[in-house]
Amino acid sequence: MRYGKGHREETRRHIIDVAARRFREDGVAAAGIAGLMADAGLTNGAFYTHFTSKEDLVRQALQAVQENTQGTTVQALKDGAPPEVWLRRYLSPQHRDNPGAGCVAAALSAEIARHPEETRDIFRAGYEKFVGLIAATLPIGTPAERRAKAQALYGLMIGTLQLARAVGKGPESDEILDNGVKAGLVFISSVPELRCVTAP
Amino acid sequence: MRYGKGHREETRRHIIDVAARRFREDGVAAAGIAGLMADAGLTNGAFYTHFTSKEDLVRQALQAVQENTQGTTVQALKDGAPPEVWLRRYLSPQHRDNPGAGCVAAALSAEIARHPEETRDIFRAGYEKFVGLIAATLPIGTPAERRAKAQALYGLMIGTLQLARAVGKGPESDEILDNGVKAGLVFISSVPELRCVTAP
DNA sequence: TGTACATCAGTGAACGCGCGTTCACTGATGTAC
DNA sequence: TGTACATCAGTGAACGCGCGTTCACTGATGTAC
Repeated sequence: MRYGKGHREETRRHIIDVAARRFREDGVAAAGIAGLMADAGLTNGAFYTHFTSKEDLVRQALQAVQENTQGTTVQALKDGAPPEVWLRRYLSPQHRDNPGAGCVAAALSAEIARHPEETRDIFRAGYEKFVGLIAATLPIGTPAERRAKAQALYGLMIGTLQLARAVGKGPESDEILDNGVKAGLVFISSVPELRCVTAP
Repeated sequence: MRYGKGHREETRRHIIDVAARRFREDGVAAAGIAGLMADAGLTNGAFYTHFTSKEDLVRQALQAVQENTQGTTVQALKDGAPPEVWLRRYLSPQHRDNPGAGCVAAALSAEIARHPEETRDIFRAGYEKFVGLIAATLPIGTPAERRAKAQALYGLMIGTLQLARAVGKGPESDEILDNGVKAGLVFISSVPELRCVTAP
């Protein structure tokens, strides 16, 4: 059958959407092409009319997720919301329980670290973008200090979310998220010069 | 052939050692049984005289890693070393570049979150143990405050190490590690009550 | 002390299965005449 | 206006491969007599 103008591009985007979700839910390695295509309402053969390889899809999916402002955390950062808001959104039970629509770094950073450099380059670009967004909303410090703080905050965020996910739903997991938020807020408003020497 | 007393147990431990390293280096899914057994100097058939399934090995390997005091960070924590020491060791280029001998949470937490509950239970026990060790070396705060701080610190540690690994070797990666250490030290010596309201 | 048998960790081929990838084919629509 | 052909997104079977798992077999040593 012949399809209307723009149909091809629409299909490509749909496959990428499905893949971006499944990759984050199940991991890249565990999400097979036949399964992804079936989820997208197509058969496996059509895959290679849109992508040159699975790794090509991984890269396009990474890029798409990082370009979109889909995440509520990113939305809050762009709106200039205070740290309480975007930290809470990021370290929320909703985010923990819906990795498929969540942060790609929290879901896939360990796996991406084992992918080829070209793939990691795309991840790095997204990392820089997010760190920049965080740095821009920090209340105190020089640009360099804010950037350094933002890097550490991002680490705190993805690590805390992962621990909460690995521990699973429940009071302890919620506690991990809460403590992450509190720690982030304390750290954001801290002034390095005030730091006292470690106790005896 | 017939083997000496204790040989069987020695072989089992050797397979677990090999698996614990390969799982952390390549991920659980990417480390196949035939490959693991070859690395251990055996053939695939012998695997099932030691383990009931791959998941059984995953659990035994997790447990073994978490019981051992092999890691230099854990050693420092047990020796009561100050935060500067064990934070630096954890967030070091050496740890970043040798995931096979490093923290299992930093290497596998996202993957373990997708494993059966019985496997996650073992991970959780290791998590509790490590949080307890961190809490015990914190200089200030009530036990509850120290535990909360330790949870957030652990999140900061694994998240930062993962970001440094995903970004790859290089100045930017080293910067991420450094900022993680600094953030950890600032947070450790922070007193929540001192926290000022977020700036205008 | 010498022989026959039991033990059992390890071997290596085979099982069905799903993976990423290839390719000859389909068929509805657009275009040419 | 009607017919013949070109286009091309999508189909579905097939490829070799490695996966986790099973199993009949091996063979050096321990034990029984």
